[in-house]
Amino acid sequence: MPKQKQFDEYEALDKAKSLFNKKGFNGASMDELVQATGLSRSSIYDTFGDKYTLYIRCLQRYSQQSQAMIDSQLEKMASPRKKIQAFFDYTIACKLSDPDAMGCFMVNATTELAGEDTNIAKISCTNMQEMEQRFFLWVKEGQAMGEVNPAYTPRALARHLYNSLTGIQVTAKTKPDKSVLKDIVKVALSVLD
Amino acid sequence: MPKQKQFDEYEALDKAKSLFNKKGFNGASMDELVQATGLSRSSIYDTFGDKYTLYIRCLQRYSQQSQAMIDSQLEKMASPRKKIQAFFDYTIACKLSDPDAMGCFMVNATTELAGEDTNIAKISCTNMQEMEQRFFLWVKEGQAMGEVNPAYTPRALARHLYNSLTGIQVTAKTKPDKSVLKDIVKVALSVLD
DNA sequence: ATGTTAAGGGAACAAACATTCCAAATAAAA
DNA sequence: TTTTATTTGGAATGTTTGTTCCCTTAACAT
Repeated sequence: MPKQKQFDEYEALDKAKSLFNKKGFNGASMDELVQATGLSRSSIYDTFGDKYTLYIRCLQRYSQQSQAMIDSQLEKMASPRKKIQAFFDYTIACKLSDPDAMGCFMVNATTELAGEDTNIAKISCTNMQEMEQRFFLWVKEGQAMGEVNPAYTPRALARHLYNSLTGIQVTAKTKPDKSVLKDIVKVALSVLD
Repeated sequence: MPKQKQFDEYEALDKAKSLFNKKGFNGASMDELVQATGLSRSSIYDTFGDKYTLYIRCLQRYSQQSQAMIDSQLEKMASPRKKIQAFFDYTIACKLSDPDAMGCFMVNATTELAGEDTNIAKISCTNMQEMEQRFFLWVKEGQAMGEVNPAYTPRALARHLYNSLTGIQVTAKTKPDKSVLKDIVKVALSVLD
């Protein structure tokens, strides 16, 4: 029987993801990916096909991980309004504690490639819809409970929240400053009250 | 006396800027830049130094042009509140009419390079401060005139507006949909009322 | 006209790139 | 232990990359 794989595919994927996140698709070379993952060239090509396929898999993994992280972080929060608040607070805490300022991989992928690559555009769009749906449900619940302002539709509010979140991913890279990000969250979420 | 330049430096800069905007710094090759500008390699290197310097000059030009465009588009607007509204309306109109979905060059540059390159990070930060300052003045004026809600400081509102604008640049690339962008602007600017 | 100076086109370069290939190493089954 | 299947490391490949160099061409001052 064959020799077993000597490495964990998902561990390698996470390391590649980190490099792609930091340098972008075009900015990261296979040499660097070999170094970052600790694998050999042949192992990478055998396991993931080519650079592009590896990138796609990293991006999909990032999307899944992010959403899983959200759920695990917020499941104990009872109130939808508090969930939204906690989510934004958690996001800016992450951005401020990240010394590499890699930014959001999904945002980076979108700005770098979505205009030229249909697959990336599709992943980006799906990710947006999933995030918007989360916000939509929280807002709808919150409005039903009377803790969220009913002046706007859940859809419109969800879109605004998603957009503010996306903005924060870029703004945090431009100026990773606590008071700036806190101001943004405070005002952006004030539409809920 | 020497032969005169046979091309307009700023015209070439605009063409290079467009390519960099579409493909990014790492995604655009010198071959493509030669083709896009219509110049020869030697003319590009003679005039702009190297690829990196050319990119920086494109980015600075983009920043200047954007701000000049804002001023010229909005100078006739009397009310600060209407200026802000018109500015966002103008922005989403631009995004929707752009078939290439190139996105905002400053945002693209920031997400691609600001984490690794100090010069780009500095330009991005300066651009943010300039934009924030515009919003700040409009909000302050608007509050003084009683047409903008005084519940939040001009600084906090300006930061939120800048952040929403940045978000729109990315969201428009993910989903260039009129109703989505209109929802975002409607809710994001509602904090002014 | 003519001399001077720089622009322009394109060939040439070395380095970096993604990818392929092969021989050696290795773990499990026989 | 031997066989078998597969991973693995590194050399090799052909392309693309950014950059330089040279020679021709052309404009201006004299």
